[in-house]
Amino acid sequence: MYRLLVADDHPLFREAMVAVISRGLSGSETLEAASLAAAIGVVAQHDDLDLALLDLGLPDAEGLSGLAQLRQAAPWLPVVIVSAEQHKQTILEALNLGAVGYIPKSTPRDALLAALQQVLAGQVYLPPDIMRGSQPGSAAPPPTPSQLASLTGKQREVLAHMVKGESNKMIAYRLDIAETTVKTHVSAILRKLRVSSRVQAILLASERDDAVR
Amino acid sequence: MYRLLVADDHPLFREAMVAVISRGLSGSETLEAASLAAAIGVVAQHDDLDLALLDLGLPDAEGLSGLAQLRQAAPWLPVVIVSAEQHKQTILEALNLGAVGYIPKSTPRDALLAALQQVLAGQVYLPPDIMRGSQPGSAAPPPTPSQLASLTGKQREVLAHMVKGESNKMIAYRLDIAETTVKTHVSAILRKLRVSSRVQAILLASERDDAVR
DNA sequence: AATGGCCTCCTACCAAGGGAGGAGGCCGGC
DNA sequence: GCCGGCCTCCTCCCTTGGTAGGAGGCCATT
Repeated sequence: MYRLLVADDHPLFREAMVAVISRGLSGSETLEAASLAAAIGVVAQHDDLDLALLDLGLPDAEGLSGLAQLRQAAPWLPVVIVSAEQHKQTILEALNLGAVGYIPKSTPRDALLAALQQVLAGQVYLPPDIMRGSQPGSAAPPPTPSQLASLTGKQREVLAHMVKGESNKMIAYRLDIAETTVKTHVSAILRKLRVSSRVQAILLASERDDAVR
Repeated sequence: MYRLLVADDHPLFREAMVAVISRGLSGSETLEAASLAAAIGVVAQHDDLDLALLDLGLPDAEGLSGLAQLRQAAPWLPVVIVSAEQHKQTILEALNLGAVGYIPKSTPRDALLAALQQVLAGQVYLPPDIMRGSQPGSAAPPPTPSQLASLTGKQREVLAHMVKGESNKMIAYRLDIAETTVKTHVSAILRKLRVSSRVQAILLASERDDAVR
């Protein structure tokens, strides 16, 4: 009926998930991947998948960057995040990155099944608690507190120029360093901020540019 | 010797300019145009022109859009901007649009002549003060009041996704159109917003995203 | 003295962004 | 009807962005 991909590094959890699916969505086929790289490999060869279940915390994908990479590799593939984490901010960012749902690992089996059916039907599934809380923007727990703090001095400096809309070449000129060096810094920034493009880094940074100024 | 086009809506100024040219560049021929439309008509029929002097503030051309149109109509034709304005930002944008020089109307006759000879020789002429001022980025005037309003529906839609940090590919997926179409829209957006990169467009739009939401 | 972090720079390579130009379909105003 | 704006899509081409990996210099801690 459906073709699903389960990407999780815990074999046990994968098994459980597959069991739930095979029992609840009879006739469905499941593929498995123990790493992000494997998952990307799978989706590259199977363009007929209906849904991917992606665990946050894969060894080769730090958090949401895995989602970004997977979505990049296969924009046509709906992805549901399956995670132990439940921070509101993480969930919102996942949606922002194109996830069609977010399923906490603590979800009971029947609710999990319902959630899967919901996203397979084209809906978005979110844990009930996140939907009832206050507005996404308001009174949110310090969303991205520490990632900016982990940047080194030069990296912060480069980021400040990025936020002004400057190209790598311009930044190099302004800071009087080589463009390749700027690229090095930019790559480091993207990695630390766990995003996959300059634009996302800029948006993240300018949301709370307090840290940059 | 040279064939020049003087596009300015003030007859008096045109005359003065023509006088300077005929005296300083003996043997040169000058054509005149009192509007952008006329200028475009002239260049369409004279493909042997060496240079166009374009006034900003022509009645049928709002500022730099006149330059854009003229350059579009005749990309082979070098254009020097002649303007009363001297805002640094305007000058930079003019160069960005392909102008080969920028001559303030306040320029004394001999300097003006020197400037013309300079651009006819293939050089770029800029008012001396601009070259020495502080960084281009600083103290920029709030340039964009209503450009967002000039965007079409789909363009606004695409921009809204850009602002969320999505790539062209993702936007194409979301809007269910081809990536090339997205690129077309993005190009149009950049042109209308008078910026030269996606990041700048995003920053501009999200400054006052009131227009996008 | 050695280690490790940071900054610098490089090559090489691949993906994404953006411009130019052309083309067809749709729709609304003249 | 025709024309112009908008949306769609394409090809070709170049620039920019980003990753990978290696390398040398500086400096503080150990």
